Amino acid sequence: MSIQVTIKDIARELEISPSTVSRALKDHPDISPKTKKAVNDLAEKLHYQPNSIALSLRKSKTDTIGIIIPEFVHFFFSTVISGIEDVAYQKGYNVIISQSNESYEREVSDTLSMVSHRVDGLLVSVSKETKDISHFKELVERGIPLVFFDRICPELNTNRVIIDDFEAGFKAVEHLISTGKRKIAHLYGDLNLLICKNRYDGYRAALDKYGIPFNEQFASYAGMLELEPAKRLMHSLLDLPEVPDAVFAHNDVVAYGAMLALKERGIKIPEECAVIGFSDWQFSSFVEPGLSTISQSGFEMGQEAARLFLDQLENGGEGYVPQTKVIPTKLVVRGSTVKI
Amino acid sequence: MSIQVTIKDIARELEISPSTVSRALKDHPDISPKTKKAVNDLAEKLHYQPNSIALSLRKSKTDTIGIIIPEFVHFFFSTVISGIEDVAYQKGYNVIISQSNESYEREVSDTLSMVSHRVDGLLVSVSKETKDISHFKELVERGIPLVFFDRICPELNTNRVIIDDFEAGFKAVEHLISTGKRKIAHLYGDLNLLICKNRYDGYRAALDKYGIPFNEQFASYAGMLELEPAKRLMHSLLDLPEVPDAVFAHNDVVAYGAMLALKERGIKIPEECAVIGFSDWQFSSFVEPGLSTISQSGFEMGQEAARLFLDQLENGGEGYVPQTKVIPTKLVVRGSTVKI
DNA sequence: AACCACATTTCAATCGATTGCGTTAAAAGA
DNA sequence: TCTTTTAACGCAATCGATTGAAATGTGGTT
Repeated sequence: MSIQVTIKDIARELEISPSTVSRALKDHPDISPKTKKAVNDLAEKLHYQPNSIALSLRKSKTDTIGIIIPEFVHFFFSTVISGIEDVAYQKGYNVIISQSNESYEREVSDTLSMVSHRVDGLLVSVSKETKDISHFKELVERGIPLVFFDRICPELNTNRVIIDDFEAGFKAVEHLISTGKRKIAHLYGDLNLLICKNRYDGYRAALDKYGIPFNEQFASYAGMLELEPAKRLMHSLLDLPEVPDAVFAHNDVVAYGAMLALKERGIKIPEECAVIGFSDWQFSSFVEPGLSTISQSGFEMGQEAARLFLDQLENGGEGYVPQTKVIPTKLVVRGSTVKI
Repeated sequence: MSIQVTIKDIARELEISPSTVSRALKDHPDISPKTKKAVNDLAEKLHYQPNSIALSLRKSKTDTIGIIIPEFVHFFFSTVISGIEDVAYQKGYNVIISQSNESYEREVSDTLSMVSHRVDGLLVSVSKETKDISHFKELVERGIPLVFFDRICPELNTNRVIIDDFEAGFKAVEHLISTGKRKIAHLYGDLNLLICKNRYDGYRAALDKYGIPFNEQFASYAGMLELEPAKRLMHSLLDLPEVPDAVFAHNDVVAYGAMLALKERGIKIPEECAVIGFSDWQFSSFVEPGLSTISQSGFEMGQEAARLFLDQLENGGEGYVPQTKVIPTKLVVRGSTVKI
């Protein structure tokens, strides 16, 4: 079985006290060079590794960041985690990760489990089911650092890292309008999620700005990450008496679903119907025509979230004022909106 | 600051001893119903959460699985983690994850950090740089459960979950041959990685079986996950006096890079040159023509790895015999090898 | 010889929860 | 009434490492 060498083992072997070993290992001036050398040599020989658990208990600090995301298998979240890990590793922090699977129950139990494991704080992107936020509220009240990224809780005054979904949605639709499109459909996601709601609002605002009347039939719920429902929905839009000449989808998977429907009907992209997505997934530059989209750097978002967390950990306290960082987005124009 | 309620707080408040509180919370028969009720009520009121760190220290068990993968932003590894998490969560385990970024140094420091955090065991997919495996060997010697998945250490007799890369490579190339191709190129990855080497060997074996002489110029190193080098490499293959009529790439990204080169030259896929990849990334069914590939279930691999880990944790000891589980792969035929 | 200074080292408490064993007090039995 | 039983609880050690305070020992000074 896995036997780990402890400070006591070294102490016993050398016939000195554990305190001396501890001090020798951290080069305390009180300890004689001879003892230091003996301790360090033996420690190395036995592959002594300090027990982080014991340290955590004593210091009431685990140097661990808890991350809760809706799903692993999601290119965007993968990049966010990568960004978090990047900063965390440099600062000597570990990350423990859980996925809520978009389930509220799971999100709550994950949160409790992380608190029980005494993570130093949590970085969270909320599940689409979540309406009751008391599990997060409690963290804030207890003073546990909490940073939301991408999918935030607007009700809670915490550190946040977001993108401007409203502006990005606006930008996407404005781009479609700039190419001469006027009958623009929007395939949206769960409006319970602020990010989806904001994209929707951006869509509406862009239509308004350019005096395009909103057509209720052109805006529909398209699911989150599945191709088929999006394709079916697009087909039904194409069955309308008046068909759209452009589509703004709330993410790239849905956008590609729409493209599939268009292809099946032989409708030319972008001439007869343009498509723009959101997030710039890896595949978006691979499909044909290339999918225009809004790119958002998950890596940067992760880095920023980790930095805010560390900031709160160091400076948090009575007068701490949480910040909201906005990661810039970029319109990526490809063949699905502009003939190349 | 984040104040956590402890058993002592409850004890003080109720003017009883911590031991009584502990026993009351776990419904010990020695404790009177009245005391139990008082303790449980107060615990709930104060949102008492047992300190897992203290428990871990006492039990010398953290209920935590350490995972080390080369990269997060890798569809396959995302699915593996998802599979691990699936099993781990059901059994009450947490996962802590680190990415080695394909760096040997980082892999070693990640391993040490996890040991120091006293994870109950490690699930690892080794970095492509790794040649010296003493950091893993030590784990085995210390009896710390270690399961390799996908990218294993053949030198170490541990639990493993793999796919049969040789057979899969063979299958892919045999498929190309079955469509009448004979001049088959192979774009391979780091041959230091067993998975890449096995795919390569499978390629060679398939050629052998069908009496196709091996053309050295047709087999080249194409990098791991970048599009551009793969594209350039394919272009150079197409500059050869005798050009290939099919390509077997060691993963789908490289395969798509090859497709791009073919498209740039107006070479018809699959008629003039067929392409087959490996892994069945999400985008592979999105590109045109659809990319034929070998599908491997990362989710299943993750589940199996977690199960093997739990098995070793429960039954491990003197006579424990590590297993090697092979997750079946499937040939997925799409438009890049067969005209549809 | 008595005393101080100083260098080393050990003691004991601490972090939070658990648990074998001892203790208390009231109830039951003789 | 005195002893025995038992229900209910507290004490103290433990997990591994740290740290302020106390203790030990050595050498030098007067």
